[in-house]
Amino acid sequence: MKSDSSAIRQAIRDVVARIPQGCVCSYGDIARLAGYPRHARLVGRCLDDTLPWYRVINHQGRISPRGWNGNDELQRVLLEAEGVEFDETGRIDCRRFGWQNTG
DNA sequence: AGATTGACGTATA
DNA sequence: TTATACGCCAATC
Repeated sequence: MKSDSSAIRQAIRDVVARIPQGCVCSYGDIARLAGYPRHARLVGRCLDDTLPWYRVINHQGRISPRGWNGNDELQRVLLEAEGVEFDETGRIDCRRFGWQNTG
């Protein structure tokens, strides 16, 4: 096993790709599930079009601005298409749509 | 090789 | 809810 940071990105991508449909997950949770806590920021960097990046949100249940303008709106549309609902303030109920939640 | 800055976040006040 | 502090990575000088 290589101790290279590439392994971290690889693990992150693997976790993000495993997020079930209709669910969302925060950067910190993904990093933790990948086995690398505290690497939340690295998760956001590693998101690609090959991954369900739109299922990834911040810990506040909100959509974070990406490098490309318009993604914020696109993310909401994609999530709504999967059954995820947004609050009036644009927040998602982690207890209903959060991944691996206890209810 | 070493130090500094920037970043798609999280936690706390 | 907003603002501040913190920690980790990657790129740059």
